[in-house]
Amino acid sequence: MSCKRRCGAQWWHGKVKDCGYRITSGREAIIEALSVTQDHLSAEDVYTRIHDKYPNVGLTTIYRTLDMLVNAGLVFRFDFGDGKSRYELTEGPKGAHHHHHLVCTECKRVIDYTDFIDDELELLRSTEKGLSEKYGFRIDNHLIQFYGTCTDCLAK
Amino acid sequence: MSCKRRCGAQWWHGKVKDCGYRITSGREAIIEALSVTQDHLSAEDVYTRIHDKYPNVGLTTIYRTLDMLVNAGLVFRFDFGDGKSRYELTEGPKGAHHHHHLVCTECKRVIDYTDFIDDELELLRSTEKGLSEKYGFRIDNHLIQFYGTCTDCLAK
DNA sequence: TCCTTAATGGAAACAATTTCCAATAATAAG
DNA sequence: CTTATTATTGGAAATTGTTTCCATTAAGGA
Repeated sequence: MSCKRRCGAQWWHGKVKDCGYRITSGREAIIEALSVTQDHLSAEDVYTRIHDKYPNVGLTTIYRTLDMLVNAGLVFRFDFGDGKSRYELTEGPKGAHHHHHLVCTECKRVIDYTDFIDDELELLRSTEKGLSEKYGFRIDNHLIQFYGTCTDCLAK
Repeated sequence: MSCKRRCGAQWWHGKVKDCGYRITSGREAIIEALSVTQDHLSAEDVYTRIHDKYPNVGLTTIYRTLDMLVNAGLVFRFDFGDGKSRYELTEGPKGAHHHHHLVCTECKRVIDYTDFIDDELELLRSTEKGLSEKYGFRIDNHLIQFYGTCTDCLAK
């Protein structure tokens, strides 16, 4: 039985197919895990979260799939300085929910913020345009993070 | 003979001492390596560059020292997605030379740009203020990177 | 339903970084 | 200057996130 039969069509199937990738139940599971959380999951986090329901999806597949999803533009990879990559969907079933990050350098806690995002995005757009013209880059993405110490760590 | 005698006082000695760290010739060498280049050095790059002149500085010391310098605020650690950390002085002997990065996701080439930096910094300052008030963070730093494909990789 | 080929899991390899520990050297104290 | 204290050190070994290998499985077009 094909995976499509089993799972039903999903919002992301088109994008994955357009890039020439197949739809599999492992990929289903991984995207599902990313879409039901606000957390910033590492590859191993994903593994842990799907392992009960999909015990036959190995860690290797998770790494491979996350790479693939980053390539396909469905997932963004972040580095918050704790030695492992963290992944987030670039958009959910309901569309984009754009945010940037505030990272505590003590406890590595990450806060997603959307405040001021409109001003930021506007500036980014114009900067992007200027940069791509000047340097001949095709710009697909940006990263903004603020680093500091969170309330809890300041209290210590 | 103390290191200070051997090396003479340097612009960064105060900061390092204020944090309770000692001045050693290894640290001298590492900061020297970072300050004479525009490149984004990895720990191993630093090792390679100082090894002729300081054959007795080991890779372990480099990792430790870079960590220490990041803590002391003299060095910033970057991740450009090639699997190793890269380091830059936050300021040189002549003071800050603030820039942001344009990263090619194909070849991992990194361009430092300073265009539009004033507008960016102004927006960042006000965002920083807003965020630190709202979330109770003390913000010490920020990161802005643009990702895309460079001219050379586009040509292929 | 069959066929081609992408996708898979698990073990092993890999690479960046960290840990351990005895030896060394920077600085404070005398 | 000399001595005592203690941070720093190099190198080997351990660790850990990630990738590679390869024989097996399964997706999806025909």
